[in-house]
Amino acid sequence: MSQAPTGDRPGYLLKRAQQALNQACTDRLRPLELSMSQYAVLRALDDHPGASSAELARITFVTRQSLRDVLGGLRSAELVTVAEQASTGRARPVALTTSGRAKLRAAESLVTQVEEEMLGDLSADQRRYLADLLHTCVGNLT
Amino acid sequence: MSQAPTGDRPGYLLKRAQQALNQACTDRLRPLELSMSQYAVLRALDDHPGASSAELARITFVTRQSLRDVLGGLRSAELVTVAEQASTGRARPVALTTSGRAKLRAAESLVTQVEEEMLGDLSADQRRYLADLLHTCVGNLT
DNA sequence: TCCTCGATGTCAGGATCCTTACATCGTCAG
DNA sequence: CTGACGATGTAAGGATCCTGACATCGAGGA
Repeated sequence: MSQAPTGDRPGYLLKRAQQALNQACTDRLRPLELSMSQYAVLRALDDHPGASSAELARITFVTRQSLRDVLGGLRSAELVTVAEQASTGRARPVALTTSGRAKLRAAESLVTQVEEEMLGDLSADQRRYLADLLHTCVGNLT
Repeated sequence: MSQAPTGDRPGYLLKRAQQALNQACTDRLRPLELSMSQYAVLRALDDHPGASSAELARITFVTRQSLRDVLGGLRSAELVTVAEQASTGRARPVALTTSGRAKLRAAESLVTQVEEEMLGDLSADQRRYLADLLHTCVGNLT
């Protein structure tokens, strides 16, 4: 039973595609002084206003500790604020600032462009199919 | 022009799928005390025997500096050796040790299992199509 | 010959992610 | 009421990745 060539294995292709997309997005976001990690948190925050640090961590699929690292940079850059008082328990709501929202809009535009480049001339059916396949893969692993 | 829901955007799905696969593999490799980064280097080395550090970096799509970090761990674990003398220029060939090859075989088996889980009951046609789509995406970004 | 240039190795520093560990707060069973 | 438990925040340390910078080596042109 021979192994498929490394370059054809699903894990390799998946990693490669994600890496290429991430690299392209990182390059485009560099002028904004925004990393992909930071962008992910801003977007999660826009989708879930007032979420706590732990909630944002779950949403972005990282640990609370990792999220804390990124949140530090976002706070320094004045893109988000963290409430002093906990709303319930120890959870303190995080909020986008005005400049955070502006930065997110600018970043969204660039990232969407890159995604469009990646999909290229794929038809709507092909795009949907790709999304379905990826969704199935995620489902099979969780 | 409204934006697609975050969870349906291609970048999100791609990142999510890669993250899920990586997480699953990381968990399976933990008993072997091998990280996915280390596994990637071992496999690259198996595909390209005697490659230099810089070559391995290109193959695995990371910088020389990143590869150096990983190589340190592999050397400590006696899974690879680096020639003392440069073969040509400053390039020193890296080689798998016997235990490195054994570790790689064990890891390959586990990773292949996870990949199979991920693909689940996808047909051969669907798998090929997924691979083609991902390959197209990579091509569109490079 | 000499010198520039590309490739390689290396170091320093920073960003992001993880594991492990601990303290605090609310809730809920006993 | 009280103590266990889950969720949250925080801290320390390590692994992996990056950028920027520098030294060295081989090759090829002035």
